[in-house]
Amino acid sequence: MIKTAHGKQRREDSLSRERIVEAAIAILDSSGEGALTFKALSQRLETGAGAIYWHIDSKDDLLIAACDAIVARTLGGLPENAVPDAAIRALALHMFDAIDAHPWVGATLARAAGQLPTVRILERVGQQVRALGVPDDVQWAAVSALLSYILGVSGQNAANAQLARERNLDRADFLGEMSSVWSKLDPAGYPFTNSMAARLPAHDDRADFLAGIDFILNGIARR
Amino acid sequence: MIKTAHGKQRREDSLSRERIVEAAIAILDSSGEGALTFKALSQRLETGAGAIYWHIDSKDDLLIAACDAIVARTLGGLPENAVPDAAIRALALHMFDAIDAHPWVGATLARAAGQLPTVRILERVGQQVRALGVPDDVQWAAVSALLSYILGVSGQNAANAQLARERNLDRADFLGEMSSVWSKLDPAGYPFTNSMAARLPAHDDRADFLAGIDFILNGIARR
DNA sequence: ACCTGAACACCGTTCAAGT
DNA sequence: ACCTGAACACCGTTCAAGT
Repeated sequence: MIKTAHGKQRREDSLSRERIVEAAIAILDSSGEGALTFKALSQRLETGAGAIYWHIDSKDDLLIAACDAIVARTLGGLPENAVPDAAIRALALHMFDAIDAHPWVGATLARAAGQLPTVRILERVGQQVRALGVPDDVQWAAVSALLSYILGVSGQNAANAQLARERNLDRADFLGEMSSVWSKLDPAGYPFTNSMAARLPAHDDRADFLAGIDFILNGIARR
Repeated sequence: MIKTAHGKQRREDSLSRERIVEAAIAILDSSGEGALTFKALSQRLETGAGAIYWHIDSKDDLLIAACDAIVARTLGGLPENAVPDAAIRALALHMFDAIDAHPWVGATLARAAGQLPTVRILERVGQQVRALGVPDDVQWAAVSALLSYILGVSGQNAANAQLARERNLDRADFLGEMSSVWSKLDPAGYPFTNSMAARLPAHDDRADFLAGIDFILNGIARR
């Protein structure tokens, strides 16, 4: 499986793009985005920083590769032949859960426009939108609306998780703090935000996310 | 207007949070996110790096303040009393255009969950959704769907602009390159992306964005 | 072909010292 | 209260030199 360009078998523990990506994922998952440095990476891989550059182009390249690995796995774990409507919902929920488990994926995805991981999602959504019978001339609009929504929620969740991590708060404490900030906003200028503050800590991100998917699917159907 | 804590008038050209934010916006607009450093900032303001820290907490603080200034201006320029439906579309388009003009705003917004600039948008959207007559129990879902979508598109546009800038390409060249990458993907694995490649360079981001808003608005109405 | 690790050119942030 | 600028503790990336 692991071969050099001239076909020789490598030492079991030699460096490879995959091993680097796996190590990066491990660091990102356990310690967050800020912890992924070439120092931490080369220590974990017991090598020099320069060695890593033989296999990857840059830190951005690595981040996108790590993100892509998670996205590929997530999409791979999807049930194959469902009704298109259900398939889109399942895809969206799988992505939501993956980003919940790996917040850095959300952050990376939100700024990886047109790159491999987003193309994977685009493709899946596109196939299902076609299966839905959406005519040619609105397919792109339908697909990009769904994709933008999914990536938007990804980014927001990642930002929340990142902020919570920085302040060493769990989700409940973090939403509690945000709720208290919102409730202190001037009610004249922020009536809506103000009135929503109390509901913030109890709300179900996942259910809200799915509700948004349903709005879009309904909107596409109604077109 | 500009006073010290003990009420004395400051020199006209003395430092202030606003002057720093304006300088940051100027740098971000003319040279992009990567160009905003404390070195560039203190050179432009003819001061030391440390002086800036008297007025701002951190680079993140500054970035969010700069973003908020643009968002506040953008929302301020909105026509006041339109039909809720039209008001939401106008708000969305104004935001789209602002992010198109200041791509760094898109990037900052996408990771500023719950912070002042996103709350401003949340509030505006919330007020219009209420005016739309959406019942209490779905207001939050409706508002957060619209907000997530707007922020998602923001992030994607910012990412595109950033990538194009890095490679010194204009929009047309950039989309052309992306289109050619997409068209070279394996047609067996990526039939949808493949077939959309040709349409990519000619498509209208702004129209697609608005189509997405309409899907969501239709979906909310149909609920 | 692949790896080493020192060197380079940066960063954001802090802080003793000034006014 | 506000500003200075040197110092600190990092970064990602490169590259001559090794195997």
